[in-house]
Amino acid sequence: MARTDDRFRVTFNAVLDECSTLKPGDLLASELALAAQFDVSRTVIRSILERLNMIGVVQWRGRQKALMRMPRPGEWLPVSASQVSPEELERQFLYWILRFDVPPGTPLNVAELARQFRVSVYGLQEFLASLSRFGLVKRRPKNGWELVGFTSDFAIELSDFRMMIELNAISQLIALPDNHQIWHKIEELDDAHRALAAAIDERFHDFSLLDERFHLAIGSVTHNRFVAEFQKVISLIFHYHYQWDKKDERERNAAAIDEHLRLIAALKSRDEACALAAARDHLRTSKQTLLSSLRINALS
Amino acid sequence: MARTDDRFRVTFNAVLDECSTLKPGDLLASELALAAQFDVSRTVIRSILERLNMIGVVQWRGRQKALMRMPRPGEWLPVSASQVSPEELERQFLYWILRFDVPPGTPLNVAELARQFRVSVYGLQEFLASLSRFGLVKRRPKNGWELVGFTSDFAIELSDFRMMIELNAISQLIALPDNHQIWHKIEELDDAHRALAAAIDERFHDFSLLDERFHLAIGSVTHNRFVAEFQKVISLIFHYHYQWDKKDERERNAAAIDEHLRLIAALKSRDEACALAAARDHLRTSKQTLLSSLRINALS
DNA sequence: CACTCTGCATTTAATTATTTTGTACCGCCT
DNA sequence: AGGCGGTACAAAATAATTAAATGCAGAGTG
Repeated sequence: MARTDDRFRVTFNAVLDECSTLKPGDLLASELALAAQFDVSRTVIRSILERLNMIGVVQWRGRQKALMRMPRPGEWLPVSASQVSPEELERQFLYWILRFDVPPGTPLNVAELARQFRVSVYGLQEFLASLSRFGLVKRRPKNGWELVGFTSDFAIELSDFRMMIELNAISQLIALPDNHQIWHKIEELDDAHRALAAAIDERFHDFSLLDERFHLAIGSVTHNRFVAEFQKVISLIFHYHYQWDKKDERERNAAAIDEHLRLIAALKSRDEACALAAARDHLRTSKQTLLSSLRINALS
Repeated sequence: MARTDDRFRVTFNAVLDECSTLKPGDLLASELALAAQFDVSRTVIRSILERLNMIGVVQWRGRQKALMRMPRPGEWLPVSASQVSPEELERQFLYWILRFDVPPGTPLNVAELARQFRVSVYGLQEFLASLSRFGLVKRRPKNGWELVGFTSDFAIELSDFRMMIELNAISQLIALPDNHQIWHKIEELDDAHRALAAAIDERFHDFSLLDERFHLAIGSVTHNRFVAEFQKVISLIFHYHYQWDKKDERERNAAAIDEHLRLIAALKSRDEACALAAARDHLRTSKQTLLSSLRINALS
């Protein structure tokens, strides 16, 4: 079999559902109308009608499509497992690299990874090709793919790039008018940080998520597709590292909260120089954390 | 046939060349040695030896590989046309979009484009997937690709991103020690700009290339893979637009040279604030040029 | 006796062939 | 005349196929 007939099966079931709402003798809509309703091509609708005609649910005579009887429970077709979305694949792949600490230079076995991630070889290749723009993987001269991976060089360059993007975002943020919704978000984040700081001993694990929210909020003001694309990857990487690096986690997170609060205060007072300095300090800490967690992982 | 035997053919010819330098009776090196010499796997070497044995150039008995006679001219195998490199593909693709002013939203016919660019459908898909990270193309929900293209939004965001990268590079550049090679490059560029400015009436076409060299030199100090990746695309886009937008070309280029010289002077005097201001002005002009050329193209 | 080379087998990956899906065009019925 | 259905062709995605790479064991050689 070449292509899967997943599309056919899903739509067939949907049409059966539709038939269940009618009563025998009712006429079905035109091919075109059905195609539009279920968002498939007429070809699919026609094969469905053919099948319905064959099993006797519908009598199909030219443009006459009459429902003969209600569909029986066993007539719905089994549908294979749902597809994995590109975002899900990205998440899984980064998770795999980071979690199992796949060393740089590892040759990537496309067929095996495709099985592992439950995607087609084709889909994985496409994904790898897109990742290659970030320099995370590269095509080998003759065959296959190779993981460039989280070398410390990569981490340094990523952090530097992040700093550039984020300082820029902060400069833009400061210039926004007082009635912009970002100030409301920042108030919320301010409260959330204070709440977490107050309960740091019990809830220090929750910081990872708050950190992601905070940086995402700052990044959201730029409205730049290139920035957005990078921030997705960057936040994933930093987020995962925060989660796994358990060394001094409570102290690290407490310190990071203070850094965030300092930045928030500077933002609220519209003091650009002070905000940039605070952000620079925080991102520098963040970079060091990432680097040291790489070193720890490399040794273990 | 599934895979092409291009690799086999190229190596076979290389081995024939090698044989031509020997004389009948000489023994060939071991499979492993040959494989290493021609940088292919032993499998390929073994099929080559098999063929050489068959046509009687070599007598192959176990590990005894004796040259029986010199190869005849007709025995070299024809090799199919050379492959297109990814860089070449990128250049061709952007050229195609920009040159023919392909409108945003155009569905991309993969089969046809692959023919046009002389690459396999597969290779083109891979390339499109990598471009999708830049938001220049996107995958359609069900089938195929769509060109997002150079909308003015895209141009604005690209210019903004470029400004961010380049201002950052300039800040870093200023901080470099006097013995860094960049200062030598800048001296050269300074001279080149003055020479061009002196002969602007005849040579204003040459500016496009000089502009690319200039921005590349500035970008080169960052040593950041993400920056490098973007600069490749950015410089291609701006470069092509400079080439095609013929409106007021002489005046535009003359003005741009002045802007460059102002920036160069600021760099040489290590005046960061002044350099950043000059760069900001220049990049703003550049953005306007890009935008207006889009508008002109859209109308024509 | 150790080391290298070869033969065989397994694994991997690129391309083609095949099947499914999408779309346009043409003719027919209402 | 206008919309609907039939047919035909194009394109996209996967499975199959085949080339190339690699691993391993045993033979041969210095």
